[in-house]
Amino acid sequence: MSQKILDKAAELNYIPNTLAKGLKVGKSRTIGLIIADISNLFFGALALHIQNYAEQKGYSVIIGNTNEQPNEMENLIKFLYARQVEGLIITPTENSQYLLKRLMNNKIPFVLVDRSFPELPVNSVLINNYEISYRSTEQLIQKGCKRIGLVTYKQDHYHINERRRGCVDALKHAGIYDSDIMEEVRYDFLKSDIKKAICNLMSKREKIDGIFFTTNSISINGVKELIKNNINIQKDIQIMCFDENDAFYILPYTVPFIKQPIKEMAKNAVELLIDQIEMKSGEIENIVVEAELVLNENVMCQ
Amino acid sequence: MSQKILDKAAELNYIPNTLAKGLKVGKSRTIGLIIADISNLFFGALALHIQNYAEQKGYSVIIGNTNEQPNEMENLIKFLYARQVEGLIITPTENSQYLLKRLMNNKIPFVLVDRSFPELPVNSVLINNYEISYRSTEQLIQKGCKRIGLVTYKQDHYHINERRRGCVDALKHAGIYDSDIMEEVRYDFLKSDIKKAICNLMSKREKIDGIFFTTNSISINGVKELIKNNINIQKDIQIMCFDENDAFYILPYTVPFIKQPIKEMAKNAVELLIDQIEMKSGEIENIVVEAELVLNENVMCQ
DNA sequence: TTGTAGGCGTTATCAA
DNA sequence: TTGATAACGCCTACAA
Repeated sequence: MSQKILDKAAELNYIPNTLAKGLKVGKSRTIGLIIADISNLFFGALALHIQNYAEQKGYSVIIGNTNEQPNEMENLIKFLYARQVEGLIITPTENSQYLLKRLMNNKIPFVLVDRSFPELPVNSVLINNYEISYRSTEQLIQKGCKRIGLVTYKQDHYHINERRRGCVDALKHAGIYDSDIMEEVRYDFLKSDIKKAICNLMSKREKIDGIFFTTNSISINGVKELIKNNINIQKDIQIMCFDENDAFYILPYTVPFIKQPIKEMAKNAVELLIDQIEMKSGEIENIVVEAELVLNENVMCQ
Repeated sequence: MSQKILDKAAELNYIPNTLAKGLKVGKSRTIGLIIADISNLFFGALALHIQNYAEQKGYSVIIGNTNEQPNEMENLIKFLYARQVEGLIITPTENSQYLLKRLMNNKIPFVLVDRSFPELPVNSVLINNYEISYRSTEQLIQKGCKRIGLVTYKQDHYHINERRRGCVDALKHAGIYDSDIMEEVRYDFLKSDIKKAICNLMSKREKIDGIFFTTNSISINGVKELIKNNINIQKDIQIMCFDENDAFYILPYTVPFIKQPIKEMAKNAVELLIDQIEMKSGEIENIVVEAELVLNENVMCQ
C-alpha cells in the first residue's frame, strides 16, 4: 500500500474501529465472563487474572455477576450475546444446566471454571477437589486429630460435594467418621448458620479436635466464630481452610489452608476458550489443576 | 410495526446486534475502566462495583490494568478507544497528566476515581483524605498516644500526600510532631521497606506508641511486621489503618481503620461519567465522599 | 500497485 | 403504517 497513506494515518494517529471491523469479519474479539459472586475474593481474583490473560491475547473481557441466580445468568448471557462475544467463561450457578445446554445447541464456545456438572460434556477447568480434600484431612489426622468435624454448604454443587467426599473418605479410611459432626450451612444465612454450626460442634459430648471447612467464605466465618468463642485454634482444635486469606498470615498461630492456583486456572480457562474460538480444537477438554496444601510455618518465617 | 414481525422475532428469539447498532448510531454503550493495580483488594472491589452500576445503567465495562505504569495506561487508552468506549473511569498513575490532557483535547469524557491531580480541571470522585486522616490521628492522640509515627509511600500522589498532611497537621496541632519518625516506603519494594520502616520506628530511643499507616497495602504489611516482631498492638502500640480487611476482624484485639465508601465511590463515578456522556452536564464536578472511622469494638460484638 | 464496489446488521430518512 | 434505500467504518474481492 502507498506509504503516503500509512504515513498520513500515523500522523492523524488513526486507530481502526474495532466494532466496525468486528461487524465485517464477524468477530468481536471479546469474551464474556460470568461470575457467580463477585464479592467473593476468590472470584474477584479469578476475574481479574482472566481479564489480564485475555487482554494479552488481544481479547476484551466483559464481566458480569449472577449472584448465584440462574435467571441472572440467563439475562447476562443475552446481554453478552447481544454484544457478540465470541465465547464465554462461566462459573455456573446451581441448576443452570439448561442454560449450558442451550449454549451447546447454539454452538457458542464456553468453558466452565471452578465448578462443573460432570453429567454434561463441556469444557472445564477445575482443581482436584477430591484428592486435595482427602490429603488435607489426612494431614489433620496425622497431626493427631481423632474427632474431626466438617462445615460445608447445603447445596448441590459438584465441586463442593467432592470436597466433602474427599474429607469423609479420609475420615472413613481412618475409622473416625461420624455423620453427627458434619454440619451444613446455607449460603443465604451464612453467618448465623455458621454460628450455629460451630456451637453445635463445640457442644458435643465427645470433644471435637479438628474442623474441615470446605470453602473460603465458610473458613473465614468459621475462624471468626472460633475466635469469638475464645477457642484456641492451635491448642484446643486444629482446622483446615479453603483458600488463602490475609487474615491467616496475621494470626499469631499458623492456619493451614488449601491454596487454589488461581492464576493457573485463569490461564487455562482463557487458553482453552480461545482454542475453541479459533477452532484450534473441537475436542471437549476437562483440565484439572492441582491445589496446594499450605502448612504455613514456612510462610511466617520467610 | 406489524405484530407478525414482532411475533416472529420473539419466536426466533432475535437479539439485536449491539455492535452494528453502535456502529450506526455512533454509540457503543460501553465504558472503559482503567485500574492502577488490580491485585489490590481496594481496586478490585471498586472495579466490580463500577461494573455492577454500569450494567444497571445498560453500559458494558471493559476493565484494564496499568500496574501503575503510565505507558501501560497509554496503551490501554488506545485499546479502549479502538473499541469505541464512550467514556473512561480512571485511577490514574503517577505522571499521567499528559494523557489526561490529551483526553481533554479529544473531548473524551472521563472521571478520575480515588486519585486526582488538583492542578487539572477534571471530573473526580475522591474521599476526604485530609480530614479523615486528621480526625483519625486525633483519635490516636485521644487514646493517649504521645509519640506517633507514620508510614507512607515515597511517591507523588496527591491523595496519599493529603493523608500524610492530615496526620502531620493533627500531630503538629497537638505539639507532638517529629519528622524523625515519618517513614517512607517504595511501592516496588514494599515488604522489605516496611520491614526496615517498622524496625526503624521500634528502635528509636524515645519509644513510639502509635503508628498511622496511609494505605491498605502498607497497613496489612505493617501489621504483619508488628506481629512478627511480637509487638502487642493493643498494649505496646496503637495503630490506625487504611481500608477494611478481613484480618482486622479476626485478630483477638481490635484494629481501628478508615473505611472508604467503595460502593458510593463507584456509584458516583458511574453516574458522573454517564451524565457527561449523555451531555446532561458539561460542568466539571469534583465529588468528595466521606470515609468513615471504624473503631471496631462494636463490630466484634455484633 | 491502486481504485471501486459490495456487504456485515443496524437505524434513519423518505416515499408510497 | 409500511417498504425501500442509504449510511455507519471496515474488509474482501475483483478490476483496472
